[in-house]
Amino acid sequence: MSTQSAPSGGNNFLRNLIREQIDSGEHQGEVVTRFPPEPNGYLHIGHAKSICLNFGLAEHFGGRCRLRFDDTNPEKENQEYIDSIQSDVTWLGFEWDGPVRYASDYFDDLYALAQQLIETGLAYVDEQSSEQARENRGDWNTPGTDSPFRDRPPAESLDLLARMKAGEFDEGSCSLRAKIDMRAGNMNLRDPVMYRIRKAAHHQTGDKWCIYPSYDFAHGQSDALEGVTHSICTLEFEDHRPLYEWFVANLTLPASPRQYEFGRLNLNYTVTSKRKLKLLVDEGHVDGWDDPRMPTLAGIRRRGYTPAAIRNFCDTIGVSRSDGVIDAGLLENAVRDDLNEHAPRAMCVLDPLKLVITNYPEDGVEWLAAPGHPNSDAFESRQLPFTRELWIEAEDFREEANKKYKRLVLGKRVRLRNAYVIEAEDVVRDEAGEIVAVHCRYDPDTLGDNPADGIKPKGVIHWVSATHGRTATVRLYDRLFADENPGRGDVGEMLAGLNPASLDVRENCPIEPGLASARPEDRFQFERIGYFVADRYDHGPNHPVFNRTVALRDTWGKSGD
RNA sequence: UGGGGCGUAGCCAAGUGGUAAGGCAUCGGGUUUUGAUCCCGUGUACCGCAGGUUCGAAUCCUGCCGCCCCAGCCA
Repeated sequence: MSTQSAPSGGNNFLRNLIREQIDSGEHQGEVVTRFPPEPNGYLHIGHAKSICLNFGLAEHFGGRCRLRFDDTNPEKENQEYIDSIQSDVTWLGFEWDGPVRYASDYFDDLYALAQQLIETGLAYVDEQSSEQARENRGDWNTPGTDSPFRDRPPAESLDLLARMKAGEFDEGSCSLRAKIDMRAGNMNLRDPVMYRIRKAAHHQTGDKWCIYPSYDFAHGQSDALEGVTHSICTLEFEDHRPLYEWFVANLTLPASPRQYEFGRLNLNYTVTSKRKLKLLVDEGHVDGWDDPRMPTLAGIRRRGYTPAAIRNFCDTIGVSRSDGVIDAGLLENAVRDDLNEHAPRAMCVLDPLKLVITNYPEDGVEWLAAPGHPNSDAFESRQLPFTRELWIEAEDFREEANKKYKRLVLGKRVRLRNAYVIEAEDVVRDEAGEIVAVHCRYDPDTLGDNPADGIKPKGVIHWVSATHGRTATVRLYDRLFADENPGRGDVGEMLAGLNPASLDVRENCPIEPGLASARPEDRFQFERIGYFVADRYDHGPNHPVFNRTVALRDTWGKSGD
């Protein structure tokens, strides 16, 4: 794992605002934030932005950031998600303050707060069905109408709530609602539901409850009970803020947290909707939540991305209240930057073509030293076996080519990376006329030197010994979606946008021998190809498996040849 | 047609009355045993539009346009 820490980053509206608050003594200068995922899916790259923001703000101002599961909907949540979320946050390099928390830790407190609100005449048990309630809520152009149960005596609501809790009523038969304003322009204020009946076991509280608090009632109060000062969420919760504030104002609470919103991350060529990601998994379009093509943190990790790259990425894109779409290339750039600096170099051939050095002894072997990194001597150098027969990349040879082609051409010279200069002299074909080998001669005086005639070969190609190399399975991943905006429409549109070439598995790719001893999650740059990671699960010494994280930047490929 | 937001170069994004940061992308050039990296250079941004206030406005006011979110007993 990279040890590079994310840069401190630039300013954003939240940093400025908190700075001002600290100057004016608000919250006694304290900054307490929280990352509040619902454990109903795996974390994705969008969550990384929120994580970096919440933990980053706390870190920047010497505050604290907690991890709190927003677990108020047991039917969609489970332990697997809880485990994965904790592991992802930890992997990103953040440490939450104190124990892992759950909104369900406060179910007793929340229940008492609900009773308090009933007693002050600000909440009531509504016996309308959800359908009736929906009809009476009205719409944007029609004010809602009060529930017939709206003005029932507190004692009656108190009793009914107790019986809801005791399991006396069916799901959907009644709910506890805050008494605010059925004619409010903001729909969230039209007597929002605080408790609904769900006869489902909860992953944390088991069968203790059959009524569960809604997000709006649970979230802000959990913040208050925990002493959170800055409750940061995404823009779509903006019109929940008046409700958030209404609860804080009308309840007796130990603190007055405030909500702030920022624009969620949108990345092109991908989807960041938990529902859609879950569908990709459930329908088998990918091999699980941690498929290296998934934008989940687990997937991105398996793809070979580093925590530092993700943190740098989040830092680069900034935080604001406008909703934009970030180019996926920026994320790719972030890993390239990190891996270029931290990944040792190695050689691997994806599409092997035999190269025979006719003037090299039949069983000759030389172990050539090659640097681990071209721009840093902090990397251990490696030994490469050089032999008469080598594998080179099929696309690195042409019988003839124009001047722009800088690789091996018949009658021309090229440098073998970390080794000698060779000149191609002949080609061997099979019955079908396909080239099966290239014959060449090498210049023994060119190890670390230019040819005696002073003419430097224009190109350099990579290679692996055909007799001493090992082989590996190499998985070439590309973007999961070919469609730039696969999340725009319905599920059908999303599936239509899948990239059919998102995975290209190459078996038996020659690799330099040292690569076989890589450990899972070791990262490398396969020179001239891209960055690769030994698969976290499938890689082993007897069966090396590498995943392509991202290809090298290729300015030549763009302009063609 | 209700409520809430957002609009600064191709993409992000600073900037809150004094005359437009930065990053990425792009396009040039240099170095290079990775067509990588690295280095240097490269942008006339009608600051959404139209008015107004002011000596002076991206920043204040008015009107308009465009885009996003909200009618779950989901979060």
